[in-house]
Amino acid sequence: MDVKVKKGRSIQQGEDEMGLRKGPWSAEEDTILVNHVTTHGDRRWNSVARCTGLKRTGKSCRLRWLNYLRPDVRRGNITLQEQIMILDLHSRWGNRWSKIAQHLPGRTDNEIKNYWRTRVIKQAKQLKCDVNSKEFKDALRYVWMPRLIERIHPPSETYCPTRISPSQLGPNPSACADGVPVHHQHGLHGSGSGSGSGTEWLNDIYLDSSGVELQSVSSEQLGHNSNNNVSGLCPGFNNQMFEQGNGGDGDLLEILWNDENIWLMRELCDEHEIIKDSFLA
DNA sequence: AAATCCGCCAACCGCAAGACT
DNA sequence: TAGTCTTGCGGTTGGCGGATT
Repeated sequence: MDVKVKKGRSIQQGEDEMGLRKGPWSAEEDTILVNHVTTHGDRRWNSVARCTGLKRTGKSCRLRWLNYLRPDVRRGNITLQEQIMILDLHSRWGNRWSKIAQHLPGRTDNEIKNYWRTRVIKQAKQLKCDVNSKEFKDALRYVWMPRLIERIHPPSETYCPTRISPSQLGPNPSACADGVPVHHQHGLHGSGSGSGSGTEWLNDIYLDSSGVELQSVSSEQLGHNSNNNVSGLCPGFNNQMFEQGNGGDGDLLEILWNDENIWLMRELCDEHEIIKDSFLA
């Protein structure tokens, strides 16, 4: 049996004034507990503690069994799919860890809680916003989850400009057939000196599998004003700016979304020049 | 090589609700 | 019905160990 005994609250290992042990479980204790639960079942934890002679509380026995010894406990890194599940379920239920854990076979509420605290709250700090704020929830929904989805499904199968409404794209959006994956790349169209000139626009170019351009969306169409910043948004789009601590190409991150659940992730440098645009399915 | 920092995660705690007597 | 016990949940702590300085 793979038993870790090095980690944990070893400073408290020993017995308290009641003769109860605290801190990490030893291999011997684990064996005793497993043997007992296997033959008598995982109920009446105080009686488990008494009958086994373990100098542990019933609570401690229960926790050790549920979080570590249970045969169906799944160990190892949280997968991308599991991360998406956690983010999605947390957006619905909040800190209902045990409820969330029920939808992730083999994962414990403790593990999910730890994941949330170490990864998600850290991310909120990097974005300089409260983990319960609307801004951060939007960032999770419109940035993080799509990024995870992207990592599972390559962009060529993910980006689909047919999800952009006709009113946002201008004429002939139907050039992309429903459900047909298209490739997405970025490029500069037009002319001018770039930053600040207001004459050069960064376009999103959609290509079908043969490389034929299907639809271009200029930054102007998406609401950029002549200073090439983001203050002039197109109607129907909300936006939210974030400062990126790290992890991205740009210093600023802008998320745009509309009521049709169409979103755009945009990375900008300090001068608000666009470094990268991504439509997210 | 030593010191410090920091992420990870096992395990503890307090509280609330349900079960039992 | 009231008191006690048990279970389950969410929040928090703090040591380990790898990374960085």
